[in-house]
Amino acid sequence: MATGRTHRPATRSRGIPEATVARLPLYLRALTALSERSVPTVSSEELAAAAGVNSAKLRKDFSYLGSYGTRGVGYDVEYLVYQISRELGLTQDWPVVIVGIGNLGAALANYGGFASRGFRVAALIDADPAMAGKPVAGIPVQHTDELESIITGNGVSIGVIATPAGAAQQVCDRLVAAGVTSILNFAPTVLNVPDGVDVRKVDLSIELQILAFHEQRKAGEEAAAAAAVPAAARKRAAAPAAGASGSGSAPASASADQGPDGDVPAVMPA
Amino acid sequence: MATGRTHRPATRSRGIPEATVARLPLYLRALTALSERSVPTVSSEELAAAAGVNSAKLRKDFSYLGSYGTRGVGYDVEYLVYQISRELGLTQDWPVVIVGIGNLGAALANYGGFASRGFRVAALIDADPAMAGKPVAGIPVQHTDELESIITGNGVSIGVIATPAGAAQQVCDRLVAAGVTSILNFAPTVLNVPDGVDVRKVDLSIELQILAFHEQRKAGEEAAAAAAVPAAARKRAAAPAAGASGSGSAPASASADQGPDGDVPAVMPA
DNA sequence: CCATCTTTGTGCACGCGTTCACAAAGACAT
DNA sequence: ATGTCTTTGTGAACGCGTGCACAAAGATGG
Repeated sequence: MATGRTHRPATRSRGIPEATVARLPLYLRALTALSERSVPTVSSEELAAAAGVNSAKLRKDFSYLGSYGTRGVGYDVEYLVYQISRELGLTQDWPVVIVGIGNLGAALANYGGFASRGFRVAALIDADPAMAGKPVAGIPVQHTDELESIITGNGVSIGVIATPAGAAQQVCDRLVAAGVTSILNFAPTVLNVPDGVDVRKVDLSIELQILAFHEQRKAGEEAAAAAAVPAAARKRAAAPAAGASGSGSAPASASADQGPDGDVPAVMPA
Repeated sequence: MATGRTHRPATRSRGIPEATVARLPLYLRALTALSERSVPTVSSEELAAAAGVNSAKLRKDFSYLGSYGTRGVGYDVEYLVYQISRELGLTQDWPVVIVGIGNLGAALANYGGFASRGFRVAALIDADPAMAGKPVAGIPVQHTDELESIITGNGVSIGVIATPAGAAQQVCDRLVAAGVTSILNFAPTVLNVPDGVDVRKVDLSIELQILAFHEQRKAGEEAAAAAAVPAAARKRAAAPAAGASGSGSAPASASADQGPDGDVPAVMPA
């Protein structure tokens, strides 16, 4: 997974727990696959396996939506697809704008999953005048100057930020001022938004660092296990030097080995 | 925020809560920015504001790492940068492979944040023979046939999957069999992995759906408020039709308005 | 050397989310 | 119609994460 939310989503929406909401898309995807295979019904056990969750959790999640199952049989696939789609608001059209058409922004614009499920790319926006008019994924890029008119003119309420970190907050402010109330942020920055605006962030760098943490821990345990059984069959492990006990010495001079940058995002709008 | 983990990361790593681990990269980013501005020390209050979290939470997080602060003063920036980097395993080099060089894969390869912080793109892999040899971000793409030799030859333990959903599980299996123990998955699929392998997923489609849910709820509340005060100043809201009470009628025929696809990812390896 | 002031580190309570385990509900066979 | 068998829906317990509030620690000034 990627990240977490900022500024909790106001009140406890309609009594549906946030954790449940986050899993609904997962169920929906699994159900859609079943639907395409014309499977009429599915048990909580089967569906849970397909979605990669616990069956009890799945049943409890569904119980928040209502009693849509039939005991002894399971859930009607088509019916459940409809109910979840409706609950998630996928039965209506959601125009979306993408700001920052660099490598990542262009990849997002080409993303097939965007068009499906009710999301429609209403416009692509970039600060680089040279980009203006150039079509990306069949949609002409528009200049940042038009941001406000695009938002209000199309009734856009969801914005995607794929700009460099430095421009993200400014873009965010303009989006919010123009009426956007939900933002998906790909820039490696913490966005400050007023109450009532939801922000979700996707941060590649953070995900990798979390993986690195666990990876290091595994290597450390492996080394510890190897230490216990002297000449064990070791695989790789360059120089974990994990043996160093808890505290140990600590050089006050650090950050000398990592790049000088400051988490530049995957885009290049200017 | 993007997604969540699959198969919890084994044991409770060294006593550091998972939630804390997920925030360490955030702190590190804020600290790095302070370091570049040559700020010597920072209080929990200031740093918490920069990272967008509660100061008490931040102090508790740091307490898991040890007592690195000075009461009445705050935390030494450089020292903390070093400690967190070390804890996250960022003081060593992590070779990474990216599998699936489509739009998204190419964008990831060009991502600056990769190279910094100890992550190094060791290889780009794609199933399309026509891609073989073509340089992307200065690195020649290699064919899937070489996957195993690349993994073992470079001692890669972290893999990034940016293939279409259909190919993800197969690629995942091969990565794991070759020795990869951490996977960052961009394909919209649930990956099944053996114990000991960490998987984190980044799913654009899920994030958007979660935003849509909250967006719809806001529109519903707005409509409810507007209903209470008859002719209120309504902004947009196309046809939320939120009024429909709880249960209400439920058409058994659904999924007629959304695209026929099944969440195609942003790549095109073949 | 003592007093004051700032800021950390943490004990404690609360709430959310997860999981177990089981009773109730309904399908299906006889 | 009755019994059996499957599967849902949920009550209850547990554990993790969060935030409050404060005591302890140390800097700073007199």
